[in-house]
Amino acid sequence: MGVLLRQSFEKLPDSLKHTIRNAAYRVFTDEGFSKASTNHIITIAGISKGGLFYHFQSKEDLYRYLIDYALAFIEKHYIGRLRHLERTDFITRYREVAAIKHEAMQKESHVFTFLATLHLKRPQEIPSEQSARMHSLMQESEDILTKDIDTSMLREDIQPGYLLKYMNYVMDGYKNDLQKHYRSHDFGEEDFQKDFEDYERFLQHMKKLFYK
Amino acid sequence: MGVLLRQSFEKLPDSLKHTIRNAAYRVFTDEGFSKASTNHIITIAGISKGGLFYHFQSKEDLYRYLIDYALAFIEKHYIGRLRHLERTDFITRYREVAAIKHEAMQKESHVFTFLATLHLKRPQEIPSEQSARMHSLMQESEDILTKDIDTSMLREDIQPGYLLKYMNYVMDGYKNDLQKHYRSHDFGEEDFQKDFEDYERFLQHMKKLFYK
DNA sequence: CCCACTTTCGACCAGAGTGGTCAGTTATCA
DNA sequence: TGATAACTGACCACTCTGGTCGAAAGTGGG
Repeated sequence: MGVLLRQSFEKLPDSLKHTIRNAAYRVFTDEGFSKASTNHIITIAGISKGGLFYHFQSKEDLYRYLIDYALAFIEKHYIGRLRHLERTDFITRYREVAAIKHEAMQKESHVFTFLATLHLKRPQEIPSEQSARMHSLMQESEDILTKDIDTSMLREDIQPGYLLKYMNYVMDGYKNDLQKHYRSHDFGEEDFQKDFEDYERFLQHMKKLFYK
Repeated sequence: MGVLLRQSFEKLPDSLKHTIRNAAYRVFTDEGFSKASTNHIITIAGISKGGLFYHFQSKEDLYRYLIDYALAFIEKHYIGRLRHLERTDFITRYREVAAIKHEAMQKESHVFTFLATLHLKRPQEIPSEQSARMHSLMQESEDILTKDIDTSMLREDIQPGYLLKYMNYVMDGYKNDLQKHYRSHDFGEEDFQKDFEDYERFLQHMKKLFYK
């Protein structure tokens, strides 16, 4: 038995697999492993109790599958693509990374939130083999913003290592504010133009602050 | 009845009230209102089931009390003190705010994490009267870093409003990195010297980047 | 059309855990 | 000492849990 069950799951149509995974990701993300309810998952996914346990032998088996899938997905559609980026300046790099992440999140946004909360969990809730793999991927995704960056146009009165850190802080802060804004404010079409202008001005500011 | 019960709670020794509140804060913060277990709370607090319900008429009554207490505490020991700050430059202001927050968190750190998670919750879990009060306090605490700031020494090629935002991003980023560092790394005595030097250098960098 | 096989369903189970009660014990202090 | 306040934990009815299983429905080859 065991893994054999998951083979039946793999045979499902992609859209159904997607639905079930997303339901499970949502519940596990919100409640954590132990408090997450399989009943809750199946109602969100719109399948039956028996259906779920036909494909997965237990709640834990499902959980492990989700971690595996998330890591594989991130590896393939996010981290893997980051490895091929060419040497460039920080702002361009940040923008490229954001674009790749955006693309990946279009496909499976729940994977990212799931891994993000998993990353903060006490280790008890994460099988140890997967934990190591996860942390190394997380590490790699952080390094991408400091490694192989062209620093030749940065101002020279502060060491480039610090400058990159500070730029990263500012861009993250800007990004977070933007997300907060989008979450609260239901945006109309005409806002895009304004947002785009904002962003252009922001990049000009960054150059004034950090470039020669 | 009702509020009368809370009077018996107020008569308890401060240390016991503190213990009970902290236990409850922890559980409600981790699990949210509906999934939080009173059994869990009493085991952490080290009191009996009957004891809890002698002082609070229900789980919801306890929850409302905690929100009230948190808001009153923040009002008195944090926001209230921020109102008396004198006009100064951003870096000094940020440092003053951090110091006041630090003092308040020494007294009741769980209050801050509780309110922070409460702030992100869907409104269903927050009684509406308290919700408004909470959001206005949160707003006020954000405003303190932009209002009545002396901007005369800022560089002049970027409008001060933007500069303040960017400085805020950088300082928050620095603070977060520091917290992450302290959480992972068990620090010895001699690290303090190094950390202090780091911080001084960081402030120099801030002045180079944002001041004239 | 049948048949063998895979997939799906949901009623059902024993057990755990829930918020809350209350008769009884202990602490307090006049 | 006695009256009252403070506290205890066994107990309650109830909900929800992860998981099972016999039956029904789908599927595709012959």
